[in-house]
Amino acid sequence: MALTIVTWNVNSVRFRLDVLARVVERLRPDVLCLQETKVVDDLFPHLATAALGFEHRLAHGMKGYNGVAILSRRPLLRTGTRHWLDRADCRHAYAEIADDDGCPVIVHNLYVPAGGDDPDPQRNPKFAHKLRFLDAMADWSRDGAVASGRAVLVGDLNVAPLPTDVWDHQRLSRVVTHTPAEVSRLTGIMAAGGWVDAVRRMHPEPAKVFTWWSYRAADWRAADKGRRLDHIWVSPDLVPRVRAADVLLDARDWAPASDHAPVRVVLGI
DNA sequence: ATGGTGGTCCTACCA
Repeated sequence: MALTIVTWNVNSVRFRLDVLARVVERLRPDVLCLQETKVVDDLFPHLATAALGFEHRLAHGMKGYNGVAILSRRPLLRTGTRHWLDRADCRHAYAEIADDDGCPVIVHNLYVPAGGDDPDPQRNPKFAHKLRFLDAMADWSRDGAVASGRAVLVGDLNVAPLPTDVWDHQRLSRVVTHTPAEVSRLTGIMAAGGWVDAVRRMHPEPAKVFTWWSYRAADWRAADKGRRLDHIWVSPDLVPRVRAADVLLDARDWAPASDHAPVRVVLGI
């Protein structure tokens, strides 16, 4: 069977329901992981997303900020959420997705803190918190159970690790999302768990791959000052199962547009 | 060196 997994920073799920429907129509995800849903669980649009075919849903949100959700056509066998660094932020939900053979795939959906503008952890507590968050993710990932078996980690990780993940490696190396402190931590998380970057597996360097373009550009496509902040990683067992990966660039134009484009991976399991 | 846009919810805060 094929399992299609999509991750998208939706930037308010209630505000963008029509665009969400178009994304689903184009990408046909079995599992759709959202970040920045910006809604408490009681007000999550369960009816609207069920009508798109997602009978099984896990929402983990808060008022106005953050929030993640996992929407699935297949049953969610075991689900969970977790808070990081003793904060009430809603940045992590996970679920086991049922397959046809009794070998579920566990999907972790994460939203890493953006970290503010100043890349100095002494001056900027948001950046210090982001670095601590990434350190905590490495500790978590080092636990061998995390990336064992069939595991997928997706989300807005707010780090563009490779030189060709940004429009200008030199200039962005002093800009939050591409600083050496963040890049070394992200690669540390991957190494700690054995995670493999499924998108780069299919589109290796030096191809440029971006998933985010600022709202502030007059013409995002012409300027193309993008960054790859949204990721899909797989455990070693799933590496030979990665069939395809792509970014739905068109969605960056679908009004009202999110500043992030959806990312998709197709697994043959 | 600066300001540029967008979502949430009422005044700034966050991205």
